[in-house]
This record gives sequence, C-alpha cells and structure tokens, in this order.
Amino acid sequence: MGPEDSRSQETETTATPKPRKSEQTRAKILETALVLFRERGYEETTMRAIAEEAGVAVGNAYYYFKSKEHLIQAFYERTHHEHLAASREVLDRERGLRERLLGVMQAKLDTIEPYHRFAGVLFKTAANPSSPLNPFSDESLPVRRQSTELFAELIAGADTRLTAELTAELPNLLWIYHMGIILYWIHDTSPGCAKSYRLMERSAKLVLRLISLFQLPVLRPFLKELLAMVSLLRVEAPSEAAVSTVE
Amino acid sequence: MGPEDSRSQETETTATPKPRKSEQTRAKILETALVLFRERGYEETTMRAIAEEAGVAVGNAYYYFKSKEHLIQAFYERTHHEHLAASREVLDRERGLRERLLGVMQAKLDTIEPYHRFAGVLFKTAANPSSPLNPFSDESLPVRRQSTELFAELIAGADTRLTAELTAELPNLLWIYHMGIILYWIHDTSPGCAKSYRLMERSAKLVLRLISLFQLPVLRPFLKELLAMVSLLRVEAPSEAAVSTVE
DNA sequence: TCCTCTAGTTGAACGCGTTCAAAACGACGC
DNA sequence: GCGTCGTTTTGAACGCGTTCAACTAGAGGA
Repeated sequence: MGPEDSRSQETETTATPKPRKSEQTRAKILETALVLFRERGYEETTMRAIAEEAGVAVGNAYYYFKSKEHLIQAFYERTHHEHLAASREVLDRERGLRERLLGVMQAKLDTIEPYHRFAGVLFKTAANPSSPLNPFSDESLPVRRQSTELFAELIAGADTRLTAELTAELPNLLWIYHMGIILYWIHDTSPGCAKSYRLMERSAKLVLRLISLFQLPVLRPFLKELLAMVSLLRVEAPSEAAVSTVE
Repeated sequence: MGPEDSRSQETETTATPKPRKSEQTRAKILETALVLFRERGYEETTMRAIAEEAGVAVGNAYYYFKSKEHLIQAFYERTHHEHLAASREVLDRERGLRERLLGVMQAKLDTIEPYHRFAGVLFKTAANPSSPLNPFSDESLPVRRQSTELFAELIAGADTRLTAELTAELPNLLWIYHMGIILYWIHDTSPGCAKSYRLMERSAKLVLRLISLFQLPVLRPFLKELLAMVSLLRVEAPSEAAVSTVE
C-alpha cells in the first residue's frame, strides 16, 4: 500500500502524523509530472518519462500514485484549492449576490485556464463513473463538499435574503450549474476561451434573475416541484452504500 | 485507408456504391465485439479476443474500425437508430406535447438500458473533446442533427402552438436537456435505473411547465435573454472550420 | 556490532491497444 | 494460362500503463 491512502493528497494540512521524509520524492514526482503534462500534453507524457525526469524508477511513481490518472487527481485538487482561495477574496470583498456569483465563477475559469490544454483528458477520465476523478465518486467527495459549501457561503453572506427553501437547495443547484459551465469550457476552442467567459456572465445573470423570479409567491408551487426534483439529483452520502450493506 | 471513411457505419442506407462483399467480415467483427462487450464489459474485452472470436487477425479488426473506441461509435449509432424508430412510433400515436416528450424520453432510456453496463466507458470516451464519440465532434454531427430534428418534429407535430422563437430554439434546448438526463443515467446505480426514469418524468413535466410559463408575455424579455444565451451553446457547423480555411 | 523490521526503491516482465510491411486474394485484360 | 493492380488479411513488433518479487536504507533493540 502506498503512503497516500486516506489522505488528501495535495494539502499540507496533514491530519495523520506522517514520517515526514521523502515526502520530497512524492512532491518531486508530482511536480515533474505536471510540468511535463503542460509541456507535452497528457497522453504524450509517459510514466517512464516522468520517472526518468524525476530521477526515480518507474515503479516508484506507482508507489506514490496509484495510477497515471491519480496524478491528475492531485492536479485537480491543486486548482480546486487555488479556486477556494481566490473565491474567499471575492467573498470577503463583495456583498452583492450578483458580484459574488460572477466573481466566484470568474475565479473558477481563471484558475483552470492554464490547464485548458489537457482539460479534455481530465474530464474524459472524470466522466467515467468508476474513475476516482469522477466528481461524484467517493474520492472526490471532500472536494465536492467544499465546493458546495463555497456556494452556500456565497449565498449566506450576500445582502440578498432568500427563502429558506432556496437557501437549502441552491448551493447544490449552483454546483451543478458551475459544472455545466466547465463542461462548456472543456469544449471551448475560442481564443482565450472567450466564449466560456461570455456564456458564464450571461448565464450567471440569468440565474440571478431566475432566483428573484422564483421568490415570487405565484411561482411557489412551481419552485417546490423544482426543488423536489433536484433532491433526486443530490448525490447521497456515498459511504452509506459503500461501507457495509449488500445493495 | 479503411473502407468506412465518409460513410455512416451502421445504417444500410449506403450512399456510395460499395463492393458489397466482405461487408460480412465487418459485420462479424462488430457483432462479436458487441456480444463480448456485453458479456465481459468493455475494458475486459481485448481486441485480440474480439479478433479471435470473430475468426480474423487482430490487424483485420483495425482495417474496418480505426480503434477500439470506434467499435463503440458503431454501437452508439445502432441504439440511436433504434431510438429514432421507437420515437417515430410515439410521435405517430400521440399528439399532446406532454405525451410526446415523455414518450420520446422514455424510449431513449428504454433503448439504451441494455447497455448500461458499459455506458460509463462510452461516455468516458465521449467526454473527451478529441474523441470521435464526443457528441460535439464532427463525426457525430449526423447523429446529433437527427436527434435535434427529432425534437423539432416532436414540437411541430404537437397540438400545442408555441411562439416562433421557442419553436426555433427549443429543439436545441431539448437536446441538451436529454443529454443531461443521460448523464444522470450513466451514474445511476439504482436497480433498473429506476431513479433515472423518475428524474426523467419529473423533469420532463417541469420542462413542459417552463415552456408554458415562458409563453406568458410578462416573461418575454426574460425568454429573449435566455434564447440569446442558448445561441452561444449551439455548436456551429463544424465543417466550416474543418474544411478549408486556416483558422 | 549485528540482527530485524518496515518504509522506500528498483527494473524486468506482462498484457494491452495499435501499427505496418508483407502476404494472399480476386477481378480483369490479354 | 499469366501478369497486374487494388482490396483484404495476416501476425510479429512497438510503446504504453501497470505489477511485483526482490533489493536497499535506515532506525531501533540487544
């Protein structure tokens, strides 16, 4: 077993006390991999090349990362944390719901932009239900939860007051929304991903209008139905199914 | 070069007059592959196994199918046509918009259901922008177009009258909507994919309510903005970029 | 000093998807 | 029958991700 089970790979907030040494090896491998991915692309970068460049044997890379995909997972968590940081800045600064949503969404596109080149591969593997990179998988649960909490904070800290129902469910909706934008971004070949930014702005404004629209009492039953449906979408705590019972 | 360039792989509506023989070889390989995929799953089925079972050399499989993924592409077109047929039945029978939408969507889930087992792999590769299976790729343009036309017919043949704007854009919206349902279905592990059916029904009804809601003159400007945004989503004719000019 | 035990490291080997030069086939003209 | 040419078929070979039995390092005890 590698040393990285049950541990968030990238963060320095190590929960379990680890034998600190040769964490360097791990870091070296990851760093080398990310550099090569960016230089040559994902598919073109071989594990042998990563190992050689990092000055280790190929088997050693597999000691620290279960697979080539897991190297991407590490990268993914990295941009995720970058985005959290950038978002916190926005949320500290802005109070308006509109500014907060636009700011967070733009921060997202900004942080992932440098990696657009191999975003395709990332989400190719991410779309696979059995992949650890899959946003619905157990392994990415912490990241997903943090993302949703970010959106919850986005709403809670805004000066706009929403109905309790909306406050409860909106974070999930916004998470799904933001995944949709990323999906578009992946396929966006316009220079600088300009189209993604445009889509993001327009859609975000639309989302805001939808929110205020559905605050109207007339649309209450409609909203209820919508929220009921969305609860189907919410991914239930995966551990429940994974731990013990037969299913 | 293989024999299947510039030809729709699955349909018997061969446009170009082909040397009819040893179409059998191709069919044999495809059939064997689909059987094995279903029996053992996609990843577990090797090209060598397919070739052996089909009684040909492995290189021969590559003569007819550019890659293992292209075998899935062929499967994809097959279920697509099955769905078209099933939908036509529904559209011939039903006139109500609601019945038509629900019928077509249910037909979709029904036709793909037998392949849920390797649906994950299918859409893993489908999510890759550079894959031919990607629903936005040039190679799947015909399929995509047919799907959109199906939704157009769904609307046009219904007894509900819609505004011109909606009629123009709704097919694209519905296509995206149905892709979303499929995305959910891929990750659905409930027995018989029951949750997907439930989600489909609820969301379809919601879509119908949204449609009638946005017919209201009050929401006209809102609708306009929505449609403007969706035009960003529409995939432009890819050939435009692919054929001649530099880009 | 030497033994022991675990974490870390090695690289040959495996099975896979894919490629390609060469062979076999088959229709056609002569 | 015999060459010719395009289509179809072959299977050895390549490069890849991944595995694993074996080796090394270094810390702790005796």
